[in-house]
Amino acid sequence: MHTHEHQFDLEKKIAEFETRCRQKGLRITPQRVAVYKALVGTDTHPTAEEVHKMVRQDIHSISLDTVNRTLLTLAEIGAAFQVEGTGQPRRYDGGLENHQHFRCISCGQIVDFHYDPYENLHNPGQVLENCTILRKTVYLEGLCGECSDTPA
Amino acid sequence: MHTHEHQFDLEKKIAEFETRCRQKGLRITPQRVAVYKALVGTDTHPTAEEVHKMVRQDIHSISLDTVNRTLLTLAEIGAAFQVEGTGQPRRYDGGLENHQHFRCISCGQIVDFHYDPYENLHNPGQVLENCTILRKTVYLEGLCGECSDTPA
DNA sequence: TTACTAAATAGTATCTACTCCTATTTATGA
DNA sequence: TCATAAATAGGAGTAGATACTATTTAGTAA
Ligand SMILES: [Mn+2]
Ligand SMILES: [Mn+2]
Ligand SMILES: [Zn+2]
Ligand SMILES: [Zn+2]
Repeated sequence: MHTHEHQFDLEKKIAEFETRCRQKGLRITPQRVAVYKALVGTDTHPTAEEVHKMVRQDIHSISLDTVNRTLLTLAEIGAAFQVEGTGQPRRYDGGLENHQHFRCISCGQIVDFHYDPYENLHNPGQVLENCTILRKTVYLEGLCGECSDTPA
Repeated sequence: MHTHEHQFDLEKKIAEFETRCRQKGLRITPQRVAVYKALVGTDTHPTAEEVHKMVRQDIHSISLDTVNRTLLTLAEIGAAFQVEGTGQPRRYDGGLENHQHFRCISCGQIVDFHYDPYENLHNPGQVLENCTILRKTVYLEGLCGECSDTPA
């Protein structure tokens, strides 16, 4: 894929994001857009502090608190989500296409992957009868390539 | 199951735990045993502070730091584990039989369940070729019975 | 354009859940 | 019984998240 197509994708996503904000009655601020842009532009599952660092290149005065608040807001409106199972600090993901995560227990890196059988898992029956299931997550842990090669 | 059978189970588990400690070269201290006992005796997935509260009934002077350290140790030697996806504070689980977790996003409670298809998921193929997969987790989120009835 | 108002932000203070430090105690093996 | 390394208690320190408040600003309507 060429750069100008990437560019187009990004602009499309931002346009959709702004529409979503309007629908939810949220104002479109430069800070909000910049945080969103930083998050969708990476696949590293950054922390709030990492996002802060990125966004500061554009908006020099943005505060860490705003980044934290904004990331929570993105998760609330479904424009992003927190990555499961990483403890502190929280890591965020702006990739909304269906995928799963592998986390290296040695270096902590999170690898995206997609494995079809992990989508559309059946709901368990009786056991959780009264519960409304909103999300099913599969995640894997282990040693990444580099860390397998370099046993501690 | 009757009380004396429960009792027997617990004593058996503690004996196994002590054996495991010896194998790992860990000393068997009253604090360690008490923390383990408290954890295996509940299905509430308690926090360190909750465990601390429980254990204090037996060992009045035990410190929160010791509880935290001990819970980490239990996880390290495989006598317990941290519950995935709950953020802070961490929640611990002493139930080692295969099971999965449902977490209510409203009240935060964690419900144990077991659904056979969630065991023995296949490993994804090429995508994670270089990685050593040590653990596969399925976890569900949604609204528990009580919280479904009481929409905010 | 201008003016208004509620929402959002920056900067800082506070809080929570650990994690580290050190003197003291204790489990274990000789 | 004794020696010694491991573990603990209690408190200090830390990271990350959250709350607070004065100021700024996006959105709307005159
Ligand atoms: Mn991802
Ligand atoms: Mn459990
Ligand atoms: Zn690694
Ligand atoms: Zn609930």
